[in-house]
Amino acid sequence: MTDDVQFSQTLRVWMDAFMHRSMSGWNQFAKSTGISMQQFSILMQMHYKGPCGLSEISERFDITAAAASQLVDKLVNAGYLDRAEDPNDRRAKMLTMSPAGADLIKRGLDERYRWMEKLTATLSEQDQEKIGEALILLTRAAKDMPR
Amino acid sequence: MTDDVQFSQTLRVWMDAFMHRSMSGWNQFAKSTGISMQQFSILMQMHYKGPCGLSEISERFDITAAAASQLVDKLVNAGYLDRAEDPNDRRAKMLTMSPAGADLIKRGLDERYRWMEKLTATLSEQDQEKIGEALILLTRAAKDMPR
DNA sequence: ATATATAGTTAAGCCTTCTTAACTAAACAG
DNA sequence: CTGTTTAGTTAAGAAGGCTTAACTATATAT
Repeated sequence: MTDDVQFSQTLRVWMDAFMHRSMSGWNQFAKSTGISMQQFSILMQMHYKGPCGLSEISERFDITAAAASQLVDKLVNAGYLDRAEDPNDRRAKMLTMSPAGADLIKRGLDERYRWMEKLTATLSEQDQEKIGEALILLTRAAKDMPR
Repeated sequence: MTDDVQFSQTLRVWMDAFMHRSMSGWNQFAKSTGISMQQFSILMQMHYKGPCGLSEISERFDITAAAASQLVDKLVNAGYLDRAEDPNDRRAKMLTMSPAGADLIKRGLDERYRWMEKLTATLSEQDQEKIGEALILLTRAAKDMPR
């Protein structure tokens, strides 16, 4: 039992450290692109989940359809999203990331990954192996988790 | 070299998975409290770095002193921060978290930690030990990193 | 003592986000 | 065919966050 607690504690410390660092870089990047954080979140979400309709946006971010429509509108106008009619349902729109949008996200992710690579460089071969194995376990466990 | 790349890749996958999950819970919590994300960030930052003056806020978030003053004002009015005169420099203010603010942050962190504990429960004793060691290495490396 | 720099506040104005409400158009159910 | 539900848009208005500019008060340098 006490082992469980200790492990949780380790998870927390690590999570705090990483989240904190990652987040600030995140905000900075979003700011540097001129895009708002909300708009950036929509692009990120599209990056991970692929094309979707407007209704998905409003559901996932828990905002009204009107709000989603307006946000998407800005992203379309900025050239980061493409908005087309869904051929299966002509009421619906099919939102997809434009090349410019994909590029923006890629740059954001690269920036986020950069410090991880620096971190990697400070670790010995053995530590990398050890940590690599552990992270694979951890990632798998997280993905399998109900929610 | 190829080992380096593979390790980086593992780091990325894991980072994506965790950030994604953690972030959505984060936004949800901030929303549920009625407080804005920016205001919440200030509280979080105070939680980690302790009391500070207004100027620190404006530096850390890269906003003008005016903006910082207005944000802090809202937090003070909401009862989450205390604003007192700095006895050493009567121009300056000393911002500290109020009990209500500390409680808010605590609840936010607890929420974030909850799924980590669930995740812990799905791991075997051996895996926990393995991952625990790895995370300690990783956290140390991250803390030692120049920036 | 005087001038300048620093810490913070306040007000006006702009932009973003969000909501409600009224609307169009397509899909679907009887 | 008709009525209803679903997908999305548009407009008006509230609220938040940010900036610049003008201001007060304290500290510091000469």
